[in-house]
Amino acid sequence: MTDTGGGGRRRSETTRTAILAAARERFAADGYERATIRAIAKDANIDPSMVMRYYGNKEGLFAAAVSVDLKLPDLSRLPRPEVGEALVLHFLHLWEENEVLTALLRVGVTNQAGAERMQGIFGEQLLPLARQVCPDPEQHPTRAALIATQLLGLALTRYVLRLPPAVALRAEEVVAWLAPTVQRYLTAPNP
Amino acid sequence: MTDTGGGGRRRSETTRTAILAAARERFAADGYERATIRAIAKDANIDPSMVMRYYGNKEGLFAAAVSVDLKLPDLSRLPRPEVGEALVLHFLHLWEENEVLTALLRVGVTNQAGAERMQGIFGEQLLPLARQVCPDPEQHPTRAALIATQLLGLALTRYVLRLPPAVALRAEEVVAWLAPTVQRYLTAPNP
DNA sequence: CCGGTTTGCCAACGCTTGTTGGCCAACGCT
DNA sequence: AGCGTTGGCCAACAAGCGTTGGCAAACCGG
Repeated sequence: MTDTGGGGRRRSETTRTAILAAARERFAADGYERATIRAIAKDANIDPSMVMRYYGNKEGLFAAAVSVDLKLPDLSRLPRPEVGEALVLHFLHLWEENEVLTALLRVGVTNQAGAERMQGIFGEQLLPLARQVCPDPEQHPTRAALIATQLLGLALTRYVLRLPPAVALRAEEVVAWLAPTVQRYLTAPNP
Repeated sequence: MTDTGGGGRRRSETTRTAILAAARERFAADGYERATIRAIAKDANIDPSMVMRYYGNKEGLFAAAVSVDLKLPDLSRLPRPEVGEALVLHFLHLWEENEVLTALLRVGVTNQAGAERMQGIFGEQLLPLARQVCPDPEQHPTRAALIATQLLGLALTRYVLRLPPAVALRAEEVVAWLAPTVQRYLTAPNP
């Protein structure tokens, strides 16, 4: 088998990543159905058939293009009352620098596979976070879901639907308003 | 079949509404692109061409199928501290009895026209609500947007993405957790 | 310098989509 | 009864989709 080490890197790696970049952009902008392989290929300046060669089919391309690590911070090192603020701020930055999340949300809404992937990400990555803060293990899924409710709602209105007043909010305002909510979902006693 | 009564109403009214019902269901279940006119017509037991005759094109059908009145209650008659709870409860019922809202959300995420309609509905119908409670007119759009953030986030995770722990929550639990949030977005002083 | 592998494009297939126009049957009025 | 209007279906269209297979060129180890 060819090994990429040594003299010169294979050209294919270049276009492989070009395809992925174009795919992420299109999926984020248009959702699964409207993001056509032809359009993605044109953006990457190659032939549509190359996409198939490298990623098998459209689903494979989506799976390869959208792999998300939320990189959630370690909350146990923070003072208890600041965890809400830290989380909201982290998500805000994450979402603005990474169009993958928008793609995932757009696709998750109309596509079953996308929805399941979203479930996986927010289930598995948000859960340990609740584990760090809330003592009762029984409540972890509930609290993670509540946080997802607020954070995904923010992303939905601000980055996908683009409701004007939600877009107009400055980052500090968002944090000021939402941090107490997330803080409460994470640390408040069961009502 | 059911007689529409009177001196014999034109049969067209029957199929017109049958088409709308089928369209709502399909748009809610599949989103805009995957809800095909052919499938909608089959659900309504008529020919696809009839859909075109009655509604012009697919966009026209969507526009006709999805017209939403949130029927928001008059909050000014309620004791101040109960408005949050009333709102969350109202939305919960609204969403569970009316698949139009799911359709609208699904379509709004991938379709520009859908997004604009969503902007219209939540902008125009949530805004007067803030007007009833919050004194400063300058803050009304912001507060309406914040509420949309939380309520749409709930709908997204619970009814569209169907995140298991969000689905598992009982209505009373949802109200108990989310009411204080909405209450705060509505009535708390600007942070 | 040569033969096999890689990289890429082209052309086409089969299918589904929204959309159109023509034809037929039932109805309602006079 | 006769006639226009309406409700409905059928067949077809053009366009766009994901996907496939074959063929030319570039590359690279020997």
